[in-house]
Amino acid sequence: MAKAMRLTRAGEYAVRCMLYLSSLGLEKIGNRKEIAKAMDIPAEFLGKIAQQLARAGYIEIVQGPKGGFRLLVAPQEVTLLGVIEAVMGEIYLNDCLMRPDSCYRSPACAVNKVWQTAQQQLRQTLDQATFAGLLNDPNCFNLSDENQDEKPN
Amino acid sequence: MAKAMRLTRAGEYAVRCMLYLSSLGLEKIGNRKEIAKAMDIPAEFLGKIAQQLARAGYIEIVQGPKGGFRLLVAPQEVTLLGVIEAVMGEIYLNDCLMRPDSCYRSPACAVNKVWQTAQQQLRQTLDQATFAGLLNDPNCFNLSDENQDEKPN
DNA sequence: CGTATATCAGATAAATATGATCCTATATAT
DNA sequence: ATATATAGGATCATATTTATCTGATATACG
Repeated sequence: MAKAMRLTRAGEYAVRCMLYLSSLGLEKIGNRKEIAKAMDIPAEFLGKIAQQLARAGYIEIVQGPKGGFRLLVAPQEVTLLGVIEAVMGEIYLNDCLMRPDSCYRSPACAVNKVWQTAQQQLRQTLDQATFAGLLNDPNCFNLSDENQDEKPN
Repeated sequence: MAKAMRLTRAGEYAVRCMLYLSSLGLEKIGNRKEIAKAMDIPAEFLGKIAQQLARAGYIEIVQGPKGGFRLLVAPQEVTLLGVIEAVMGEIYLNDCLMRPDSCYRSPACAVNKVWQTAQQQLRQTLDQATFAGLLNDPNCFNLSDENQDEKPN
């Protein structure tokens, strides 16, 4: 019991990756292993996640030597909701919100209405958090803390 | 992709079961198969769910002929949140909220704070919905619609 | 009492979803 | 040309959720 209704690892990793790229700005390319190491993401898995972020238009993927990922959208324009849904698909808190006919009661159901409200609130809250805003908090993205001395590669 | 962050079937069934029992009031016993049929819940699975609702103190389970489940708490006192968490455990929208040390950034992380807000909102919304309130909506619990003529047992 | 009914509680099985990795192909810097 | 670095499809591994099976227990009723 008890791991449902939670952000997936993929979602979490996508956010971390975007945090990193946001800190680099629109110019610099971050390479996969560097990002994986800095943000504690399995490097291979990050590849997959990057593909989804690229499909959603958030980043560009550059192949070859000096390749990696580059941010395409200004951090002010990127929200937690967008990134998470790019990786997980649109958030639906309940089946009956995703497929209203999955329950014959849905359209007029009071429970359904509660979920509608809850879901709308959640998406709104996540949509109000931009990556520019998140980076503003000096405590959020302290790469230096863990990675500087851990292994000075 | 895309079934995460959603209420589990178990959670949904628990809500349905409690809706049914709430409509019966504190006196009447609802038997398992009757509830399962009326509310579209796999009868065996409902057994398991009832056990969890019983452990949480919401219902009493009566064995033997004429056995079944009886509501122990007035519908005004029962909330969606309570029922759902009785079955799924406390809701945590992100790993870092459940185990803050799962991410070294957690305590001071701006992302973490957004999730905190989101989670608190969600739980509050679900906590404000009592079963008495849900039953007040005449459209929510129309047993009659589907089950009256389907099989007049 | 004894019997049939109805759920218990633990265990197990089946289905699904998520997380991670492997391998060949492709693109690009030098 | 060659070495580097990611793409993309396939596959493997794990975790979680859903469902079911089984022997035990409780109770209504004749």
